[in-house]
Amino acid sequence: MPPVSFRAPTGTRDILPPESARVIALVARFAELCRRAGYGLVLSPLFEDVAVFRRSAGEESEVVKDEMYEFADKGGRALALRPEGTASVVRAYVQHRPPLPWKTWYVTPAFRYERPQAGRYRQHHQLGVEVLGTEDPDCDVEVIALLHDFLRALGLERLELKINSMGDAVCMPTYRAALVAYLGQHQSGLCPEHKERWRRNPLRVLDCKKAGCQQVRVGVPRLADWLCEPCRMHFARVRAGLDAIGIAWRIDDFLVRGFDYYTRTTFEFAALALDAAQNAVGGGGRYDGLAEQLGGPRTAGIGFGCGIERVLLACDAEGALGDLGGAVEVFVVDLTGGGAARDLTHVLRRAGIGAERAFDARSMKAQLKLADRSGARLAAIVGASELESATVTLRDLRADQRRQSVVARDRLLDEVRSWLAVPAQ
RNA sequence: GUGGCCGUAGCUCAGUUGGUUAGAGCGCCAGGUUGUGGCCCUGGAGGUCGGGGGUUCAAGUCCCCUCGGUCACCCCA
Repeated sequence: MPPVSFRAPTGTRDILPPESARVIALVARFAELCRRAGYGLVLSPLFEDVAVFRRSAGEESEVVKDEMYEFADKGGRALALRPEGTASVVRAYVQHRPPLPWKTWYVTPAFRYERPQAGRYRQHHQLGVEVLGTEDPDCDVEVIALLHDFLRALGLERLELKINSMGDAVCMPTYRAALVAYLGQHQSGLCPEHKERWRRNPLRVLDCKKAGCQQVRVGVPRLADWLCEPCRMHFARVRAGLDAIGIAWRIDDFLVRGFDYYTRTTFEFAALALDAAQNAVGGGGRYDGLAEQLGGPRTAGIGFGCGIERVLLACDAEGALGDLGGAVEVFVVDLTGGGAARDLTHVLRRAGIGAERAFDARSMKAQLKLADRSGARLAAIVGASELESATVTLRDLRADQRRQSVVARDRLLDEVRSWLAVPAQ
């Protein structure tokens, strides 16, 4: 075979050590926050009947129109890789009908066929929560707070929370009609793309950045003025709740998120430290009609998705989530062929102490070099004399001056523990 | 899908108006120290110059195509 060099497909990437350790740390923190708040993990298939995503995100959404990884399996079923997390969880809710409220979290890859750029991948990773079965505004507050506290717990500080309300099945259609009427009067001013599209997807015009649409937007009807009384009350209680627990927010009238299922509360956290175009690290909202759309009973719901890659970029920009300290405690240096390293690393690891070694019977110099780079605090050296006298030379690799002593091999665990108890000097 | 910029060693990059055998730093391996890492010194391994075609006596260098990367539009995490 000729030498063909393969690469990860366009828009995907490998996450290798040590970066992967940050992913573990981040997911672990999220899991802990979810546990504290009473959320349980949902693992669902990475692919679904393509209709699950079509019906939830909406036929007119960009994601469904031309970003889905669709395929037919050998049985001819029309499937798609998940482009976002919510649809699968709601489908699982409809299928299993758990007791309400159902508070869940997930971590998953998500796939969208887009042109990659800074902070945007064809496969990226999201963690998030979904709560089914309550429209209590305190639940909106709880969900937003969970995302907020998660980002803060990682050390991110330069965050902005944008919120909005999309109304419900009563007031949204009324607003939409008013918006269409307005856009109809001003269609000549719209940007070229929205001149075509404004009738089918009028809300998109609201967050269009092109000059034409921006100008048309100046006198546009505002959703806030069209909310029905229950929606206005709901939104007011969400804001009051955020105030009560000290989470700052800013209303963004034009926060129109990309999936059609949103009702009432929508929100998004922007990482201000990111100067890249893609600075939304997490966002979500309420979707009180979605379960019904997927064939279930009418059930309120709310959730968010949070992009792991973007959160990591934001952490880099703010110098957060560094120094994860994944190093082992002891590096066993074996000059007798490797048997002692095999035995001692096993003893140490069984006792809960991280232990590394070199393979292939390298020279002492090479082994100590590896020991140094491994970040281990101690080297445990076994040469011919130690082997003969059943001892080990323990050496402090962090001490500026050479500090080492010979200890009995059967006292190794005690000695290692007492050395580790004293900080390096 | 559209546009800008960029492809030379594992990584970051030099490489003159086209001109012998393509270099450096870092990293890796070995030695200097026959049992002591970090600092230093010496040596070594490692390259289809992204790929293909063309111009030329001669192409890493010029032209065309293509693939890939990157950033932006769009959209979103």
